[in-house]
Amino acid sequence: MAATEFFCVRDYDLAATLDSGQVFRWREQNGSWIGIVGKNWVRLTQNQNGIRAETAVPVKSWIWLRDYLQTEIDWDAVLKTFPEDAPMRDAVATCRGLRVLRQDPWECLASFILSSTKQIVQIRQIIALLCEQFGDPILVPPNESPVFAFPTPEKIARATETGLRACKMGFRAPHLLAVARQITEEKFNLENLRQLPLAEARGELMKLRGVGGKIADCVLLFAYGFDSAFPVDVWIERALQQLYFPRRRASEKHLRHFAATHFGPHAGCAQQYLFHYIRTKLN
DNA sequence: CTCCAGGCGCCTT
DNA sequence: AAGGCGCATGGA
Repeated sequence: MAATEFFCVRDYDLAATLDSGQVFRWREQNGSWIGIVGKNWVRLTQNQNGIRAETAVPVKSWIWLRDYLQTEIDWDAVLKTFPEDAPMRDAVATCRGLRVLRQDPWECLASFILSSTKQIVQIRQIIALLCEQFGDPILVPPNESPVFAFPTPEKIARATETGLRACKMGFRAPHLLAVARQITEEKFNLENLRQLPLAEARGELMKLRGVGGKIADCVLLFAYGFDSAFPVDVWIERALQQLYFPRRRASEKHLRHFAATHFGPHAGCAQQYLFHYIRTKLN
């Protein structure tokens, strides 16, 4: 193995985090998790004291992985900001250690453009096909399965809609293609969003074809670290309705306002707990 | 078979 | 502003 590192961290449930629908490329193998972060093949293994990381090639610095895993965050302090109501308490008690990762904006944006009205298993499938078809091969350790980088915007921009549809993404193909071309032609800059306030960054993302409020919120939360961004999908809408407004029917607009005022400065993290809770534990 | 999925865009009221 | 509908594809 070319390089290993150990991240000492508490309150971290690696399995729940990598399997919670914020990322789509990790697979579990013999108690470890194999995935791709940037251009690196990575194997992660959790024990009592933290997370061991292995790469296929030597690495000079581990900042990229520390940033991705967000191991430096005082997670207990984040949990303390959640509202103390019954649904939130149950969700935290059940999923304690669930974290929010810090992803690459392009991969996150493209992934969630492909996510609309798809089940998570299918999103994984589409992205796997996309990476096989258009991603550069990545060096892996001996005897490990081949893997591919997430395709760059340039690579997608040069594809055809037919080629993308071959990855089973259906009507999402023209959306992904249009966005990749806008980025490649420098008509849209993902890096510029970092310095904008949340509302403005959200507005910018929503100018993109195939990107509405929900997908924008996912990208803001999972890639840019806007912790108050609160994606409302069908699961969360149902959860909020059942858990917080069981008597009366609340409109989507009302639910969004409730979410923005009720869950605090790390509302997006709270959202991830509710999402994982209802999706895995209440069914 | 039907229903629905980490939605969005566009068209009606 | 709010609600309805079509869209590709494939689990359940």
